[in-house]
Amino acid sequence: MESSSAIDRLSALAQPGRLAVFRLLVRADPEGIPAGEIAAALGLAPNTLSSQLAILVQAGLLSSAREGRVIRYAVRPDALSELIVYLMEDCCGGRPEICQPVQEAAARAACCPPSRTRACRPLSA
Amino acid sequence: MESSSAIDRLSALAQPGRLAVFRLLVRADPEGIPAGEIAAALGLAPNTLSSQLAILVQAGLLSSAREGRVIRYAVRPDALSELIVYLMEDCCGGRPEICQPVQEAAARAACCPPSRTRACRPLSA
DNA sequence: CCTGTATTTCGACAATCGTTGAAATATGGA
DNA sequence: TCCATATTTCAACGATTGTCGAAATACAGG
Repeated sequence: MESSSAIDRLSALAQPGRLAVFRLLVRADPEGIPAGEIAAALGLAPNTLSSQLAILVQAGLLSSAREGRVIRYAVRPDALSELIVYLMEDCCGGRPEICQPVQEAAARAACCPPSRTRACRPLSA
Repeated sequence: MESSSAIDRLSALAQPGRLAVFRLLVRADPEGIPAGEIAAALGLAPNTLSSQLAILVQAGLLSSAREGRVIRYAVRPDALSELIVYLMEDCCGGRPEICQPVQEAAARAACCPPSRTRACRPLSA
Protein backbone atom coordinates (compact mmCIF):
# COMPACT_ATOMS: atom_id res chain seq x y z
CA MET A 1 0.00 0.00 0.00
CA GLU A 2 1.35 3.38 -0.95
CA SER A 3 1.79 6.19 1.50
CA SER A 4 -0.50 8.53 -0.44
CA SER A 5 -3.23 5.96 -0.41
CA ALA A 6 -2.82 5.46 3.32
CA ILE A 7 -3.18 9.20 3.82
CA ASP A 8 -6.32 9.17 1.70
CA ARG A 9 -7.86 6.37 3.72
CA LEU A 10 -6.90 7.77 7.10
CA SER A 11 -8.19 11.16 6.10
CA ALA A 12 -11.39 9.64 4.76
CA LEU A 13 -12.04 7.97 8.10
CA ALA A 14 -10.96 11.00 10.14
CA GLN A 15 -14.34 12.70 10.03
CA PRO A 16 -17.30 11.87 12.27
CA GLY A 17 -19.86 11.45 9.51
CA ARG A 18 -17.65 9.35 7.29
CA LEU A 19 -16.43 7.18 10.16
CA ALA A 20 -20.07 6.58 11.12
CA VAL A 21 -20.91 5.64 7.53
CA PHE A 22 -17.98 3.28 7.32
CA ARG A 23 -18.78 1.57 10.60
CA LEU A 24 -22.41 1.23 9.64
CA LEU A 25 -21.39 -0.41 6.40
CA VAL A 26 -18.91 -2.70 8.11
CA ARG A 27 -21.80 -3.93 10.22
CA ALA A 28 -23.84 -4.36 7.05
CA ASP A 29 -21.12 -6.28 5.25
CA PRO A 30 -21.37 -7.81 2.71
CA GLU A 31 -24.86 -6.75 1.58
CA GLY A 32 -24.29 -3.02 1.84
CA ILE A 33 -26.92 -0.30 2.23
CA PRO A 34 -28.53 2.10 -0.28
CA ALA A 35 -27.48 5.73 0.06
CA GLY A 36 -30.91 6.85 1.15
CA GLU A 37 -31.07 4.39 4.00
CA ILE A 38 -27.62 5.43 5.17
CA ALA A 39 -28.73 9.04 5.20
CA ALA A 40 -31.86 8.15 7.16
CA ALA A 41 -29.98 5.96 9.61
CA LEU A 42 -27.40 8.60 10.40
CA GLY A 43 -29.54 11.71 10.01
CA LEU A 44 -27.47 13.24 7.24
CA ALA A 45 -28.70 15.39 4.36
CA PRO A 46 -28.66 13.42 1.11
CA ASN A 47 -26.32 15.79 -0.68
CA THR A 48 -23.97 15.97 2.27
CA LEU A 49 -23.88 12.20 2.49
CA SER A 50 -23.26 11.98 -1.22
CA SER A 51 -20.03 13.93 -1.00
CA GLN A 52 -18.88 11.90 1.99
CA LEU A 53 -19.62 8.68 0.14
CA ALA A 54 -17.67 9.94 -2.84
CA ILE A 55 -14.67 10.57 -0.61
CA LEU A 56 -14.87 7.09 0.89
CA VAL A 57 -15.16 5.51 -2.56
CA GLN A 58 -12.29 7.61 -3.88
CA ALA A 59 -10.17 6.41 -0.96
CA GLY A 60 -10.93 2.83 -1.93
CA LEU A 61 -12.82 2.09 1.27
CA LEU A 62 -16.25 1.60 -0.30
CA SER A 63 -17.70 0.21 -3.49
CA SER A 64 -20.95 1.35 -5.05
CA ALA A 65 -23.40 -0.38 -7.32
CA ARG A 66 -26.61 0.91 -8.78
CA GLU A 67 -29.62 -1.33 -8.26
CA GLY A 68 -32.53 0.14 -10.12
CA ARG A 69 -33.24 3.47 -8.59
CA VAL A 70 -31.01 3.16 -5.55
CA ILE A 71 -27.24 3.05 -5.28
CA ARG A 72 -26.00 0.53 -2.80
CA TYR A 73 -22.75 1.13 -0.97
CA ALA A 74 -20.65 -1.56 0.66
CA VAL A 75 -17.23 -1.81 2.28
CA ARG A 76 -14.37 -3.11 0.19
CA PRO A 77 -13.29 -5.94 2.47
CA ASP A 78 -9.59 -5.59 1.78
CA ALA A 79 -9.43 -1.86 2.35
CA LEU A 80 -9.33 -1.85 6.11
CA SER A 81 -6.91 -4.72 6.42
CA GLU A 82 -4.60 -3.11 3.86
CA LEU A 83 -4.61 0.07 5.88
CA ILE A 84 -3.96 -1.74 9.13
CA VAL A 85 -1.15 -3.76 7.63
CA TYR A 86 0.39 -0.54 6.34
CA LEU A 87 0.23 1.01 9.80
CA MET A 88 1.85 -2.03 11.34
CA GLU A 89 4.49 -2.30 8.68
CA ASP A 90 7.23 -0.44 10.49
CA CYS A 91 6.84 -1.71 13.99
CA CYS A 92 7.60 -5.32 13.41
CA GLY A 93 10.52 -7.49 12.46
CA GLY A 94 12.06 -7.86 15.87
CA ARG A 95 9.85 -5.40 17.67
CA PRO A 96 6.59 -7.17 18.41
CA GLU A 97 5.49 -5.18 21.46
CA ILE A 98 3.19 -3.03 19.33
CA CYS A 99 1.89 -5.65 16.94
CA GLN A 100 1.30 -8.45 19.38
CA PRO A 101 -1.67 -6.75 21.09
CA VAL A 102 -3.16 -6.20 17.65
CA GLN A 103 -2.62 -9.79 16.76
CA GLU A 104 -4.28 -10.98 19.92
CA ALA A 105 -7.17 -8.56 19.48
CA ALA A 106 -7.59 -9.69 15.91
CA ALA A 107 -7.58 -13.31 17.00
CA ARG A 108 -10.13 -12.55 19.69
CA ALA A 109 -12.28 -10.46 17.35
CA ALA A 110 -12.13 -12.71 14.34
CA CYS A 111 -13.44 -15.35 16.67
CA CYS A 112 -11.47 -18.10 14.98
CA PRO A 113 -7.81 -18.89 15.12
CA PRO A 114 -5.97 -18.74 11.79
CA SER A 115 -6.11 -21.92 9.78
CA ARG A 116 -2.59 -22.74 10.80
CA THR A 117 -0.16 -20.78 12.95
CA ARG A 118 2.73 -20.15 10.61
CA ALA A 119 6.41 -20.29 11.42
CA CYS A 120 8.12 -17.23 12.83
CA ARG A 121 9.74 -15.26 10.05
CA PRO A 122 10.76 -11.60 9.70
CA LEU A 123 8.67 -9.22 7.60
CA SER A 124 11.34 -8.72 4.98
CA ALA A 125 11.54 -12.40 4.14
CA MET B 1 -11.71 3.59 22.87
CA GLU B 2 -14.11 6.43 22.27
CA SER B 3 -15.21 7.58 18.89
CA SER B 4 -13.91 11.10 19.41
CA SER B 5 -10.52 9.76 20.34
CA ALA B 6 -10.51 7.55 17.24
CA ILE B 7 -11.27 10.59 15.10
CA ASP B 8 -8.44 12.48 16.78
CA ARG B 9 -5.98 9.68 16.13
CA LEU B 10 -7.06 9.07 12.56
CA SER B 11 -6.96 12.76 11.85
CA ALA B 12 -3.55 13.06 13.50
CA LEU B 13 -2.17 10.36 11.21
CA ALA B 14 -3.95 11.67 8.10
CA GLN B 15 -1.30 14.21 7.19
CA PRO B 16 1.94 13.42 5.36
CA GLY B 17 4.28 15.10 7.81
CA ARG B 18 2.66 13.63 10.88
CA LEU B 19 2.41 10.16 9.40
CA ALA B 20 6.11 10.35 8.54
CA VAL B 21 6.91 11.42 12.08
CA PHE B 22 4.85 8.63 13.54
CA ARG B 23 6.39 5.98 11.32
CA LEU B 24 9.87 7.26 12.07
CA LEU B 25 9.16 7.00 15.77
CA VAL B 26 7.66 3.55 15.45
CA ARG B 27 10.92 2.48 13.90
CA ALA B 28 12.76 4.18 16.77
CA ASP B 29 10.65 2.52 19.42
CA PRO B 30 11.16 2.45 22.36
CA GLU B 31 14.06 4.92 22.62
CA GLY B 32 12.35 7.77 20.79
CA ILE B 33 14.03 10.71 19.05
CA PRO B 34 14.62 14.33 20.09
CA ALA B 35 12.52 16.91 18.25
CA GLY B 36 15.51 18.42 16.51
CA GLU B 37 16.64 15.12 15.06
CA ILE B 38 13.15 14.40 13.81
CA ALA B 39 13.09 17.77 12.07
CA ALA B 40 16.48 17.11 10.50
CA ALA B 41 15.57 13.58 9.43
CA LEU B 42 12.36 14.66 7.74
CA GLY B 43 13.38 18.10 6.52
CA LEU B 44 10.73 19.98 8.47
CA ALA B 45 11.00 23.43 9.99
CA PRO B 46 11.34 23.24 13.78
CA ASN B 47 8.26 25.32 14.49
CA THR B 48 6.17 23.42 11.95
CA LEU B 49 7.26 20.13 13.44
CA SER B 50 6.49 21.40 16.90
CA SER B 51 2.83 21.93 16.08
CA GLN B 52 2.61 18.52 14.39
CA LEU B 53 4.16 16.88 17.42
CA ALA B 54 1.70 18.66 19.67
CA ILE B 55 -1.18 17.25 17.62
CA LEU B 56 0.22 13.72 17.81
CA VAL B 57 0.72 14.03 21.57
CA GLN B 58 -2.75 15.48 22.04
CA ALA B 59 -4.15 12.52 20.12
CA GLY B 60 -2.41 10.19 22.53
CA LEU B 61 -0.14 8.72 19.88
CA LEU B 62 3.15 10.07 21.23
CA SER B 63 4.70 10.80 24.59
CA SER B 64 7.30 13.47 25.21
CA ALA B 65 9.97 13.80 27.85
CA ARG B 66 12.48 16.53 28.33
CA GLU B 67 16.10 15.38 28.65
CA GLY B 68 18.21 18.35 29.48
CA ARG B 69 17.96 20.68 26.55
CA VAL B 70 16.21 18.37 24.14
CA ILE B 71 12.70 16.97 24.21
CA ARG B 72 12.51 13.36 23.21
CA TYR B 73 9.38 12.02 21.55
CA ALA B 74 8.35 8.38 21.46
CA VAL B 75 5.32 6.39 20.38
CA ARG B 76 2.86 5.31 23.02
CA PRO B 77 2.87 1.60 22.30
CA ASP B 78 -0.81 1.03 23.05
CA ALA B 79 -2.09 3.88 20.92
CA LEU B 80 -1.92 2.19 17.54
CA SER B 81 -3.29 -1.12 18.72
CA GLU B 82 -6.17 0.64 20.46
CA LEU B 83 -6.99 2.44 17.24
CA ILE B 84 -6.83 -0.72 15.21
CA VAL B 85 -8.97 -2.63 17.65
CA TYR B 86 -11.51 0.17 17.49
CA LEU B 87 -11.60 0.01 13.72
CA MET B 88 -12.09 -3.75 13.78
CA GLU B 89 -14.71 -3.61 16.47
CA ASP B 90 -17.77 -3.77 14.27
CA CYS B 91 -16.77 -6.35 11.75
CA CYS B 92 -16.39 -9.31 13.99
CA GLY B 93 -18.53 -11.65 16.00
CA GLY B 94 -19.68 -13.87 13.17
CA ARG B 95 -18.18 -11.85 10.33
CA PRO B 96 -14.48 -12.68 10.20
CA GLU B 97 -13.82 -12.02 6.51
CA ILE B 98 -12.43 -8.58 7.29
CA CYS B 99 -10.56 -9.32 10.48
CA GLN B 100 -8.98 -12.58 9.50
CA PRO B 101 -6.56 -11.00 6.99
CA VAL B 102 -5.59 -8.53 9.67
CA GLN B 103 -5.07 -11.32 12.12
CA GLU B 104 -2.86 -13.21 9.71
CA ALA B 105 -0.91 -10.09 8.80
CA ALA B 106 -0.44 -9.30 12.47
CA ALA B 107 0.79 -12.81 13.13
CA ARG B 108 3.20 -12.54 10.23
CA ALA B 109 4.37 -9.08 11.23
CA ALA B 110 4.69 -9.67 14.94
CA CYS B 111 7.01 -12.43 13.96
CA CYS B 112 5.90 -14.62 16.82
CA PRO B 113 2.69 -16.50 17.38
CA PRO B 114 0.65 -15.46 20.43
CA SER B 115 1.68 -17.20 23.61
CA ARG B 116 -1.40 -19.39 23.41
CA THR B 117 -4.14 -19.46 20.80
CA ARG B 118 -7.24 -18.84 22.85
CA ALA B 119 -10.58 -20.49 22.45
CA CYS B 120 -13.02 -19.14 19.92
CA ARG B 121 -15.50 -16.80 21.59
CA PRO B 122 -17.64 -13.93 20.28
CA LEU B 123 -16.62 -10.33 20.92
CA SER B 124 -19.61 -9.61 23.12
CA ALA B 125 -18.76 -12.38 25.57
C1' DC C 1 24.49 36.59 34.98
C1' DC C 2 25.16 36.09 30.19
C1' DT C 3 25.32 33.43 25.94
C1' DG C 4 24.03 29.87 22.80
C1' DT C 5 21.13 26.03 21.68
C1' DA C 6 16.63 23.63 21.54
C1' DT C 7 11.98 24.05 21.33
C1' DT C 8 7.65 26.19 21.64
C1' DT C 9 4.20 29.94 21.09
C1' DC C 10 2.01 33.58 18.61
C1' DG C 11 -0.15 36.01 14.68
C1' DA C 12 -1.09 35.99 10.05
C1' DC C 13 -2.05 33.99 5.71
C1' DA C 14 -3.45 30.90 1.79
C1' DA C 15 -5.51 26.50 1.15
C1' DT C 16 -8.58 22.94 2.14
C1' DC C 17 -12.84 21.09 4.21
C1' DG C 18 -17.86 20.29 5.37
C1' DT C 19 -22.41 21.91 4.82
C1' DT C 20 -26.17 24.03 2.54
C1' DG C 21 -29.64 25.19 -1.13
C1' DA C 22 -30.76 24.83 -5.77
C1' DA C 23 -30.46 22.56 -9.93
C1' DA C 24 -29.30 18.53 -12.72
C1' DT C 25 -29.22 13.54 -13.80
C1' DA C 26 -30.90 8.75 -13.75
C1' DT C 27 -34.34 5.33 -13.13
C1' DG C 28 -38.93 3.01 -12.98
C1' DG C 29 -43.80 3.20 -13.53
C1' DA C 30 -48.41 5.16 -15.12
C1' DT D 1 -44.23 10.95 -22.55
C1' DC D 2 -44.85 12.65 -18.02
C1' DC D 3 -44.20 12.16 -13.19
C1' DA D 4 -42.17 10.83 -8.79
C1' DT D 5 -38.18 9.06 -6.43
C1' DA D 6 -33.21 8.57 -5.62
C1' DT D 7 -28.96 10.45 -5.97
C1' DT D 8 -25.52 13.50 -7.60
C1' DT D 9 -23.49 17.97 -9.02
C1' DC D 10 -22.60 22.77 -8.56
C1' DA D 11 -21.57 27.26 -6.41
C1' DA D 12 -21.00 29.59 -2.28
C1' DC D 13 -20.05 30.20 2.52
C1' DG D 14 -17.93 29.92 7.07
C1' DA D 15 -14.71 27.00 9.61
C1' DT D 16 -10.62 24.52 10.04
C1' DT D 17 -5.86 23.36 8.75
C1' DG D 18 -0.84 23.71 7.65
C1' DT D 19 2.96 26.73 7.16
C1' DC D 20 5.77 30.62 7.85
C1' DG D 21 8.46 34.42 10.34
C1' DA D 22 9.27 36.46 14.56
C1' DA D 23 9.35 36.39 19.30
C1' DA D 24 9.28 33.92 23.67
C1' DT D 25 10.64 30.20 26.82
C1' DA D 26 13.66 26.54 28.88
C1' DC D 27 17.91 24.74 29.78
C1' DA D 28 23.22 23.93 30.17
C1' DG D 29 27.66 25.87 30.45
C1' DG D 30 31.06 29.40 31.27
